[in-house]
Amino acid sequence: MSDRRANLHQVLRQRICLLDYAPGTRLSETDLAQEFGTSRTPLRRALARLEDEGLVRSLHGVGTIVTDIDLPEMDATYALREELAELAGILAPVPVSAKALATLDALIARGDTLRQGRDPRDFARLNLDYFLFGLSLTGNDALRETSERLYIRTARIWLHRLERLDLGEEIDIFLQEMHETRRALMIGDTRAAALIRRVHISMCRKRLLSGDLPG
Amino acid sequence: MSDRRANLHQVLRQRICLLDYAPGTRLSETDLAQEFGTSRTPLRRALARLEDEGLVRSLHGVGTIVTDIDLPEMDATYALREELAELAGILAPVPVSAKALATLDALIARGDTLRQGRDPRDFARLNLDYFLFGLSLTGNDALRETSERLYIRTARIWLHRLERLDLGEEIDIFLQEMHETRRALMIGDTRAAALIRRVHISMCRKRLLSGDLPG
DNA sequence: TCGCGCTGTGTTGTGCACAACTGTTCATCA
DNA sequence: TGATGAACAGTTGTGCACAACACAGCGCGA
Repeated sequence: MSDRRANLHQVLRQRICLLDYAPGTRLSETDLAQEFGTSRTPLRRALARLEDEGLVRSLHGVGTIVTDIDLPEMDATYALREELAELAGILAPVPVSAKALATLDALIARGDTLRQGRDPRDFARLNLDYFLFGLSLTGNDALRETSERLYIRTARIWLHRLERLDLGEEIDIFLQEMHETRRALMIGDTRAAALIRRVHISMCRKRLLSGDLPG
Repeated sequence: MSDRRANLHQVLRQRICLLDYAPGTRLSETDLAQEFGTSRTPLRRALARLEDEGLVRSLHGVGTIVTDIDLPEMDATYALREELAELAGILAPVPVSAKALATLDALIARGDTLRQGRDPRDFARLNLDYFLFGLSLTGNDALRETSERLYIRTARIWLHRLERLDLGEEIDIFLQEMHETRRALMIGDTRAAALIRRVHISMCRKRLLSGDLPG
């Protein structure tokens, strides 16, 4: 795929995941094409991919609409993400490298500065980068691709529900998890790092969704 | 998505998975459009989706080419599929219904007739339908979608490698697994059914890939 | 006043022509 | 003879015009 096209898709996806386009928003192909200085054709290619990812839905004669956040579906996705997180430490775990540790240190540093600014969007970006770092611990491509796909589907609700929680507290919990992960990786225990990640996702799921699920 | 468009995608995907289009085959947008009585535009939409699924790759000025089967990647995908198969019995298992048992019986019947005809393509279709039946045992949508996506990626190599094995023996093994699954479902043990499925995938992986993986 | 259909506006879907690009073939020249 | 490059055929990518469709608003009639 061309770089420009992949970029189009990524930019739109980020806007949806960062809630710049809230669920229910109608995206205009014409307007977006104009904004990106292109025609509708390549833009439609990007929207098509977003539709396959479940982030938008195109209806003939109506519009392209950002999908709603469906709580039961989000819960199911989180349940699966939990399991996949643990698998990252089991399927083809990659030996811990000095470079990986340096990357993690950089992420921790970003987390420290985050405690000052307390910007939810920055938090969301850091969360994504930390997630991608976690995926780098497995050599199983299929697992990486699958996990990322599922993450994209839950990123929105994470940010949306974050506003109901204590942002400072959430950042602290996040920092502690990164430190704990660092300790595990320092002694080369990739499996433990993956389990820490699973614990994190599980508690996130509880904090975000508890009390709002029907049944 | 329109039915016609979804259909286009499904037909092409099936052709690739059944090896009507072998890896390396160059697909002509113009020819395909003509065959389906449409223009290139909707056809390109279908090809785009196939590209996102990893079944084809479009190169500007060159063509749209059916991707090669990459053995290490297939192995990694199988490893993940194993785990997901077991998860189907753990995450939101669905109570066994009489209708589900009837469906399974119909599949077993198809397997019996397969022993006579011994057509690999029919075997492949039965394999897919049995796989989809297995997914119906979980209520977790994300798991279903993910598993199906991964299955699609391994369907080709399964059929390709099947020709090296004893087809009659493979059909017998397959029939035995379905019978075993039936016994598990008769006593309402969805979890056991999922484990049987995992065993099946694991042994399939070994039989198909053993001895050909580098390293 | 209510119901019905028409019409206007805006949206996505399709078809077509052309641009951009690649690989090949063949002629030309050192 | 080998190398080089220019022309060519064939492919995917892009832009644009129009078709197909949904919905809201309005007018008309019972």
